[in-house]
Amino acid sequence: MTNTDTGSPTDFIREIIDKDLKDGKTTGRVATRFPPEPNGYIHIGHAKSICLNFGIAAQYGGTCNLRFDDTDPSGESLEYVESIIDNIHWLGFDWGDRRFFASDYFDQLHAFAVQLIKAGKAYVCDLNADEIREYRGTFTEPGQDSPHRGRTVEENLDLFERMRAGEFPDGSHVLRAKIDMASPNIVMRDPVIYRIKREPHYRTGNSWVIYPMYDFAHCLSDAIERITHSICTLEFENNRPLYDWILDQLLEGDRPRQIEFARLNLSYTVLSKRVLIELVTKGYVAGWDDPRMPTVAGMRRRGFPPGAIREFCAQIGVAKNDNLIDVALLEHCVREELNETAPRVMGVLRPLKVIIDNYPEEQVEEFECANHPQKPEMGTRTLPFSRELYIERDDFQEDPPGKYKRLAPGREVRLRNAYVIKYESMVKDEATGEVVELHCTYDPETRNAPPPDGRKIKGVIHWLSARHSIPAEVRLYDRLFQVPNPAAGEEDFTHYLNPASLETLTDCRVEPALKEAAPGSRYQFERIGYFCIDVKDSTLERPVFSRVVALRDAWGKIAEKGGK
RNA sequence: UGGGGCGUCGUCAAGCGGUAAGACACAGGACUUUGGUUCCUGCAUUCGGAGGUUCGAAUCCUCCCGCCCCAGCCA
Repeated sequence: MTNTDTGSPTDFIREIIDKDLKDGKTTGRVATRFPPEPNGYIHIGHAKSICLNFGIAAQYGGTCNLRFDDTDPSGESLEYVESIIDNIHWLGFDWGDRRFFASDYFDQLHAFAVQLIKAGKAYVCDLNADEIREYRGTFTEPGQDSPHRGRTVEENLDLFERMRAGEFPDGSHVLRAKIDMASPNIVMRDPVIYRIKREPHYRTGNSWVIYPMYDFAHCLSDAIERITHSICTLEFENNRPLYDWILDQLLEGDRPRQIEFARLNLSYTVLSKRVLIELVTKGYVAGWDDPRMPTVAGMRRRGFPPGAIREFCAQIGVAKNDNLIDVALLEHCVREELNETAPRVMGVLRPLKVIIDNYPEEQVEEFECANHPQKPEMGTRTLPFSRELYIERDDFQEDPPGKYKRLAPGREVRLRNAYVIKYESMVKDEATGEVVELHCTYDPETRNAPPPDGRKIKGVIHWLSARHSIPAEVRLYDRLFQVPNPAAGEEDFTHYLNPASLETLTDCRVEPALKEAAPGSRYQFERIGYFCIDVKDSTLERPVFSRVVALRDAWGKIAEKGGK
């Protein structure tokens, strides 16, 4: 079902919002936020959340803030902040001037903590981390009250102030919410809300030695920004009672409501931040924007159009079921957009020289080729044709299997946009037995026309004039992991790394016009796939292409079945 | 194990008491100067299981089974 006003899908989250609006719960506003922690690059899983949060805001004429949840200085940095901003913009979303940092709220958050202490709802605890764990109990046994739970408000105020002033070493004291050590929900067993951490913060430097915990900072940041609907992933469901509890103690009136949805899982893809960081820092990939990475930066460099990612996020829907989306759907969305927008060009990955014996030595003809077979408005270009050509190596088979339509001994094939040629002979390398050159003849009457005698030519292959084509490098990117959604936690993820995730071809040839093409441009190499000119490594002399995604290939399936 | 969630086609996902949408994938076929695109066709007599309520149940009730999350001074 779709909402015809906006074209946006409806889902259980929108049902909740509709009901809130109807009940007058949010003063008629809808305000969401996307709250990344700047400790890594965002990936396709974040894209789902981004599309959801910004999409809902847009659909309801509301707002979506970008807020950096930077309450733990370790691992956070400005580089990550900048990359996140850049990548969300690239995805096509904008937050106007509503870019916030939880670290900008440190003063307010501190004041809220003091308020909580004054209300007798928080206390300073001297237990160390191990002791706190022991006192917390287990799933089946209730926890024990901390010996410091009964401190007076004055005592707590004093101690908390001294925590802030840096009188105590890291780990020696924490501020805890006084809730219920016997709660069946472990999150509610007097959760830590402030800890001492002497680590410079990338924004606040050394001005703080105490930092609020997520549970304390997040709900209050939402409230400060007057968020109406705080959408997060399922693992925070247990934290919702705490989210509400904190706001209940400190605020009156309208409050943000937390709604949880299932995070994205993608087959053959690891979205664990821990693993992604490791891939980068240990050099398994070239960086966060390595085209094999599931990061937005990686997909961008690979050549995925932002619209395809948005479309993917729309297609997968939003629900609470654990899911494992087939990457084929992502690839489908990429192909769908690129099929519409990518100009067709000739590109030969593994060149095989073909000599047209009956074509005059010095002659050059120009063929006008459509840039898109179904879209004349995309125009045409001219392509030079001469006696010596390159074709794709596997467009010729010495001993072709059944159903093979392309060139083989005794056969004819059409050169796309040009002539029909006929096999005459082959030249082999004496040492290796490899075919190194083909001799063919062309039929002059077939220039952009069917053979006058009515014979049917089934095979159509692409080609390049040897002397006019330019060299190029092509990188065939494949899946980084070879097992569907490997459990990234326990085992070493390197067990799942696909050694063939990158194949670099250095002897490729492409059309001369591609020399002037802009980095980032995407093309379809006919019969092969979609390719993008690499933004980083291309030079004027030698463009580098990354394969965005292969074309659907029926021949692959036929061949697999034995071809008959 | 206590608590919190979730179970509808291979994968997602609609459905909200009136007789199982759609997408991807897959399988056929048509067309094709890309084995691409496009176009047709097929693909859950059944909704984790068993009972019950009802004229009627994926939708309501009961019990059972399975999967995920929580015992960081991470988010």
